[in-house]
Amino acid sequence: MIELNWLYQTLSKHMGPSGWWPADSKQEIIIGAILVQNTTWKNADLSLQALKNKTNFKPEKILHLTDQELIETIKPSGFYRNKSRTIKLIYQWFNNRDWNFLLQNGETKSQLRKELLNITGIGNETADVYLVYIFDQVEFIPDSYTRRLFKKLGFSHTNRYEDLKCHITLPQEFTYHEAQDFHGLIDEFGKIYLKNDVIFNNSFLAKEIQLSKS
DNA sequence: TTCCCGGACT
DNA sequence: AGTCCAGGAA
Repeated sequence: MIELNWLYQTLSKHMGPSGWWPADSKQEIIIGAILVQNTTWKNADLSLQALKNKTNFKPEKILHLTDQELIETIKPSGFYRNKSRTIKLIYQWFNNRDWNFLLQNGETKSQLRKELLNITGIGNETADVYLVYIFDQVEFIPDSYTRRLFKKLGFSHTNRYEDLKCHITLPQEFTYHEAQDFHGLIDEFGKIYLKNDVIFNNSFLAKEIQLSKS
């Protein structure tokens, strides 16, 4: 079976640091992670830049937008009714925490995750993205690209998000920087090489796997 | 399972 | 016209 350390090193060797999540601020990541739900990054970025121009992601500006204004601004990325509501909710939630991106007074990582999941519009994947890229925690993010890749690598339980998450733990020695980079590398790999079997079978990763078996 | 939703690509 | 895309809720 493929070792996660080997997978990370191999992806890193061939693609270099992923530089994920690309953003100028954590506020931009918070909003971007909502806007990109079930859409392409291209469309999410249209909404993200429009909202940045209008508010620079400042809490007082975002929270004072009317629902109609917010909806009009983020329209290109779709699901604008749901996403505009979630943006308001998550900004209120971070306001209550004083925009402190740390675990507070003895709260555990899993308590924080549950609290995030209680916010309408924040599901498994977005909660884990926040843990890794906002709160600097070490978490595995088995999104659709990750599950497709792991299926090809011979892992089981790859059909559903929580299913794979239960069966995979990142190596103990992983830092949060590596957890961030690992997820970024997998998604960059997925965009390029998981389009179909032929492309994957000709990828550097498929070749490295063959080499490692011989 | 179905609905939420726009844009790019086929 | 049909499909896909860094999902989530009911």
